[in-house]
Amino acid sequence: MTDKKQGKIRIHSQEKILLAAQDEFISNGYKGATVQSIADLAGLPKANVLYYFKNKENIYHAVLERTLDMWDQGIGDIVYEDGPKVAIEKFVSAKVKMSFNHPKASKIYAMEIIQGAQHLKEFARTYLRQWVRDKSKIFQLWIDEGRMINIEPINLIFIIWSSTQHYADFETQILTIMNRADYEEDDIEQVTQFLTQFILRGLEVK
Amino acid sequence: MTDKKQGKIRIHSQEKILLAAQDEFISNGYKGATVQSIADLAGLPKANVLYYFKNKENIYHAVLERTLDMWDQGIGDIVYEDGPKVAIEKFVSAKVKMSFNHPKASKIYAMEIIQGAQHLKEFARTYLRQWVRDKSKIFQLWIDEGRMINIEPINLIFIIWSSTQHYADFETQILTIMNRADYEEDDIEQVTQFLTQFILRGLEVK
DNA sequence: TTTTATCTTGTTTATTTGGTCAAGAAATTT
DNA sequence: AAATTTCTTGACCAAATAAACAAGATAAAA
Repeated sequence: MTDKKQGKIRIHSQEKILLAAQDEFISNGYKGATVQSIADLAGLPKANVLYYFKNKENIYHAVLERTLDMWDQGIGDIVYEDGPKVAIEKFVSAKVKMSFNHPKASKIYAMEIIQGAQHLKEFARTYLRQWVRDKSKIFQLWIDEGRMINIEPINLIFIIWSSTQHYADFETQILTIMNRADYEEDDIEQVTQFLTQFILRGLEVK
Repeated sequence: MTDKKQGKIRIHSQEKILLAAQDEFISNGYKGATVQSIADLAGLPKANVLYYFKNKENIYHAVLERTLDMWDQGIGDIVYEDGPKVAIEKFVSAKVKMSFNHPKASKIYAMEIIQGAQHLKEFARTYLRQWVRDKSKIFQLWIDEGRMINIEPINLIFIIWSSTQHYADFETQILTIMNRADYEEDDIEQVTQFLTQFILRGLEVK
């Protein structure tokens, strides 16, 4: 945005708008979302929403930016010193927490990718690609040291991403199948346990 | 649709429309999709598209129906007689093939779920829930017989769904990260190998 | 050939939508 | 308190859109 001074009201309104926009973009996609609908969800007149963000694309960019920030923080890190067991425990645990606590961020991200990543090709091409490279190297080291079985590190990364994010993106389906209305506190722990155990078993050197 | 006689032209046009619609719905979501755009992609006048399908929702329903049919066929089946090893080999293999050969179907489905499954709540509530129940029972039998480790069958189902579908839904991201333009024939085999091996290791009774 | 059913398409209509504008209210600064 | 900036909002507009319509072309059936 800009260097305008940011009063309390401004921040509060912007916050309301971004939260509303997130819901609207998830429900209807970028093109299907309407500024009017975002305004209604935020409880503000449309003209006021456009005062803060000027146009629909700006709103979307702001929502995406937040999403990527979240990806970035919540990700936990994979460091060589931890060794494969602890590193994967930490990583899976962080990703599962993310999925259960911020499913909307995950959904926005997933929709972007499915629709062709028009708005964040750059993020994938630079940041993400480098991240995968770095972590693959660490996994490869552990493999060379005989501390985990010999697999393509990238396959491991994908299976962790997919299996953890699934609980956010497919929330609706999972809850329907399990005939439940919402996730519960316990679920985070249960899923984390299962996934870490399962993945670690798959990596064990016999 | 109806009991009108279906000539060659009719079927051919319908086919073109549905393929175009699939692309349009993936790119822009249900609400963002326009009949005009579908018509353009199909190379037909808009009025002609509406002659065949009457309105946008009908087009979408037809696309979804095809998607579910595909889910249904391509799924391979899990039968008790196969035992865990063969059953999971078959199932994972079928799902991976699906993901690589029909990524668009997977994407449409994923978007529907992410957006709240408005149009296929019924499918999930009935068909899918029953499917999960049936297969869970089979897994539980194998567990009781000591042929695989003791886990919640539903967790296993979710990890297989997510890890296989990932290659379809996140195609764009995966290709970008790997700096490639398209998947190749080999990839299907490679991914199938990895996932079956990995999952079977995770299930092994030591 | 005649008749009927199917298909094609340009035109029109009513509604929705993104975005602007102007006029004023509220807060902040001088 | 005066001046200035920030915020709020109803009214407005041009473009896009879903859908209906009408009139004709083509193919199929009689």
